[in-house]
Amino acid sequence: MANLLGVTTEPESGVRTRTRQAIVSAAIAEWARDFAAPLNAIAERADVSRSTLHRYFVDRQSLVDAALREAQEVLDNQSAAAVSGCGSAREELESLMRVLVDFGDILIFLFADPNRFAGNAEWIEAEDEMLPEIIRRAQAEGAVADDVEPSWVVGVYYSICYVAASAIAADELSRLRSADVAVRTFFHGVAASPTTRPDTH
Amino acid sequence: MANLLGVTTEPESGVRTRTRQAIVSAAIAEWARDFAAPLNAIAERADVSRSTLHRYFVDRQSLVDAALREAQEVLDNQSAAAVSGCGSAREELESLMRVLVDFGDILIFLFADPNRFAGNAEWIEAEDEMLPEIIRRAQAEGAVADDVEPSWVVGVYYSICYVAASAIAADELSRLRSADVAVRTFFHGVAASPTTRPDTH
DNA sequence: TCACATTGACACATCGGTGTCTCATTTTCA
DNA sequence: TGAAAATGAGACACCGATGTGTCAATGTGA
Repeated sequence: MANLLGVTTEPESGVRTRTRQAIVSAAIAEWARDFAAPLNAIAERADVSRSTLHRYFVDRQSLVDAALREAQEVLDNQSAAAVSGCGSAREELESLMRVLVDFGDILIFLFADPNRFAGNAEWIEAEDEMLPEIIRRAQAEGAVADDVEPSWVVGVYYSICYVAASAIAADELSRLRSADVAVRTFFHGVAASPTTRPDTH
Repeated sequence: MANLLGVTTEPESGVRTRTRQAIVSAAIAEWARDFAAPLNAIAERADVSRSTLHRYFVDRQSLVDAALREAQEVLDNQSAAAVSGCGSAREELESLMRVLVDFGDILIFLFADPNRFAGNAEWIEAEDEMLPEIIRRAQAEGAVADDVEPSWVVGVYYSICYVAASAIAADELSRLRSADVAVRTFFHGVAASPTTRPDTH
């Protein structure tokens, strides 16, 4: 792990990297269900002993930080990819929502409890920066009502993603159907359409 | 507390009743914020010692049960009152939503975590019975789209109430504004209205 | 094959929350 | 005012989760 100069390197593969990744993934999945889950449960899910877990993460907090960083990175990358190549803010909102619904575990882990990561240095408001910006553009485009507070729109946006992810996790709706109905509900609510809406382009 | 026959009575007022009520209310409020909050925090919020709390509730579970029962009872009563006297399912949904938003603490306590009370004997699906029934009628009326799964509508309904209650708790929106925008969003989403909607009766 | 890295299985101390108990003090009410 | 009820303060044992350490077994790569 350290060369002759004592500089630690970061190999992309290798035993340690794989083990570490397994633990972080297990933490996200387990804590998405129940943030109070003990390290025991995470070690079990990652198929390692609690000893090994403690070798990689000295204490619970450092694993929380790592999981938070990982979850944000995955979501950031996926979000950026989803948004790129869209022709309008309306399209960006839809594309982004489909990604968020698809990564439900991470979404739930990150946003289930608003003050779960309050005061955590790792916490980045990257998405909370990007989303309001898209929404403002969508309002300028006329795709989103401009007489509604952006903070409200953000809340509803995440909330609907959350419900959709939960519906998938509970096997109530398929992934595709869940994403479709989520997008529809976000823009048009649950009211019956007075006419066939042709604006789904 | 017990008459000559040894039959325990349930006084509407009295020291014990007041103390008990204070503890249960504190539990709902505290656990709405964080369900892992220790009994310590509840006792403090209720302005009693932990000794007293344990005199009223032998263990944590019995306090959880009492809080759950109380929360459901309040919400049931308020919901029934809200729904009565409505002319249509559409009105019932709106009236009920305004109540739920207004009792945000209780709503959050009850529905923040889907499996918080899983397996609890006290848990009643009273609301989960009433709401789908109203929604089915709303679909029959044409006020809610009938090509959307009722389970999805229920999820979105609670979710939007939850966001509205959170917005109030975070001082982002006023109680009135929050309820208004919640109702609007539930039925029509966040898209700009193509025409002025006259269907708010 | 051999040296080293990695791991699992324990043992152990620690810590915070829980539940029980006692006793002195305060409050309530007849 | 006086007895009973209610409370607060604290001591105590208990338990599960956490964090540290050791040691033997297994895996890995030169």
